[in-house]
Amino acid sequence: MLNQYAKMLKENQIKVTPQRLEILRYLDGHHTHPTVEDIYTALKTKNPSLSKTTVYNSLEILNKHKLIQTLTISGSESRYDIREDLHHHFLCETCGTIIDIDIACPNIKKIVKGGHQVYEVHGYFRGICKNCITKGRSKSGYQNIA
Amino acid sequence: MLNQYAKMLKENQIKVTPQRLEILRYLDGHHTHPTVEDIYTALKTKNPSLSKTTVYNSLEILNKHKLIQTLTISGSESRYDIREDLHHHFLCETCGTIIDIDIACPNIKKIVKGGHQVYEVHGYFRGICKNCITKGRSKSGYQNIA
DNA sequence: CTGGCTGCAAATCCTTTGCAAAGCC
DNA sequence: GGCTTTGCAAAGGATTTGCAGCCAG
Repeated sequence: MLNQYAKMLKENQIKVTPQRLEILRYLDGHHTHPTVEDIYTALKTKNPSLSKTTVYNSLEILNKHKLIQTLTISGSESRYDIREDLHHHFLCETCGTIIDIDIACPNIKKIVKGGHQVYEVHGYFRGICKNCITKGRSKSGYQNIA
Repeated sequence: MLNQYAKMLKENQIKVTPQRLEILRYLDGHHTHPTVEDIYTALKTKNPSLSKTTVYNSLEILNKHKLIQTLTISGSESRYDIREDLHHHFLCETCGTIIDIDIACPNIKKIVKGGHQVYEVHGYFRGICKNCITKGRSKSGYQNIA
């Protein structure tokens, strides 16, 4: 019997390889929007011969088939997220954490004017997360100077 | 009398320099989501001694003061947008153009659950723009294989 | 004078590419 | 066998850093 990850791959006509399975498993187990480095380092332990190129390749093909989502929210590194159900992202400007936001955006696609065909809607929010508010941390950067 | 760009800078306690003024003026005159390269090349003509470092520095400080918005929508280069009124962005997957989308998102901030404090809402849409639909161009990538 | 700004060059960091070896149908 | 994937090394490209000179207050 196929495990769920192999099934995901087969359904998308992506060849099943141990590396791809491990990456999917990792993303499914770590909803922390990891970077390539995070994934690479973590899986390198189990499989020392793993190459970063393979991580890039795998993420690219998974992304193209929309099994995962690529985030370029903050900083220079891309971050990745398995696509269970579509959701949005909140970046805390204080602690840098990216938090999943579940909001139904009914009919938002129809609201986009101009006759464009919308395939994907991604809401991107910035602010201060609950945790940092509680701890009384303030926002970094220049925003408070004014 | 101060020109509008000098005024914007002063109001944010950013020192007024010719380079910063030119960058603001450029962004205000070119709502095409230019890259650093675009800005640098354009302004280099007028001011041959301009350095790309200065463009980076200026954009960073303008961004921190929220006078401009940094977009990381597509590809590896950042793109920049002056903040007149807040709007959203649509990336055409066929021609790569980034199109401004004006949508009022009433109460969206309140919809974000979990007690986070939301400062910014940025909608990010992907699809095929009207122009490409008309011309019958199709989307690139693997998305159509499945 | 003093601190910040500029601009050149070098360094750094993320990502992509080239290619040979290995694996699978 | 032929085609895809892997993984190493090198290349590429965007951004950052170090630092000397410059400018404004």
